Amino acid sequence: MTELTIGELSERSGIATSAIRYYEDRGLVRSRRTTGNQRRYERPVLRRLAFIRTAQRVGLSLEEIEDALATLPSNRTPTKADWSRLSRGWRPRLDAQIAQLERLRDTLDSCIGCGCLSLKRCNLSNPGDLVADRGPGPVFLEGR
Amino acid sequence: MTELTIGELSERSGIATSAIRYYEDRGLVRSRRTTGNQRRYERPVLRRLAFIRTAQRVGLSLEEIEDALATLPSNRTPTKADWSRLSRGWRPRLDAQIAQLERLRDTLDSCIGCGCLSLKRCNLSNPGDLVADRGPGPVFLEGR
DNA sequence: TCACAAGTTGAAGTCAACTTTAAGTCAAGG
DNA sequence: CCTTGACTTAAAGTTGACTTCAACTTGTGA
Repeated sequence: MTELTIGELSERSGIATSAIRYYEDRGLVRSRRTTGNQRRYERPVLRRLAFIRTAQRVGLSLEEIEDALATLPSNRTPTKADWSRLSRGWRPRLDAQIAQLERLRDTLDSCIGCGCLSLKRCNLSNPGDLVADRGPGPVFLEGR
Repeated sequence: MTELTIGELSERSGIATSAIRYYEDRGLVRSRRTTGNQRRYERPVLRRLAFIRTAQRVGLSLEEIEDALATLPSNRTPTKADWSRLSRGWRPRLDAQIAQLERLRDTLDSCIGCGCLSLKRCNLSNPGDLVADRGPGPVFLEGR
């Protein structure tokens, strides 16, 4: 019972077997194979999956997660300090996301009154819609 | 100059012509055609596009935006009050998003110390990882 | 031993929201 | 009139993170 089949790992992590295989194809997790070519996972893989899932919730792509995991020591099982180091970097990212949403909310608050939906019109009472001087991309209510 | 070509509309809204055509295919905006089969847009379409872009930033899908736009009066150009009514509903949604991120951040804060990445282990000092009793889906650090 | 759940593979499908491409047609300034 | 940039279409491609499929092989409880 020290090793887990992909089904057991799936049940314990809440991640579909197809997703686990996909992660393995991408090199995010590893397994050994039985003589019959089935995957067997060591228990630390559970924590690795937890890391992946949580990182995704923070908004990281699998590619970024891959990079982060690559900085873990390869000669030993990662310690709590290792995981802690990695997840510490998420804090500013979360803060930034929150700040951006708050900006949007506040701008919206001041815009809803007039229903104009346009920062420039709102703030400058700009007659005639003179927008889009600055490059491509969304123009209205932009964060920066 | 009272009507806009798709290129002018694109420049003024900051939305690519291909995206505008796509919106039109989906029924989000409308145009009349010249004798030569080119699109011509009335100016209120600009506000409609602003609405779409902003709604997207709030996290609505085009389908939801479609539904919202469908509640606008069809017999007249929407007023500021109309737009105001629609965007008012975004506030709770934004608040919920912000709250969720804040929960994640705070949970993370208390978890980073131990590097365990698992709510259940953290809070209950649960020996052996007894997780995933509850259905499918992500289990770690889940908001609710 | 043998049925059958659980595992294996590569390839193709899915979803959303577009973008790109190809092969044209239209409009406007010189 | 003619060039050239802007426009037209349908269809296919893109991205990320998977899921589904088909056809097959393993592992296990009765």
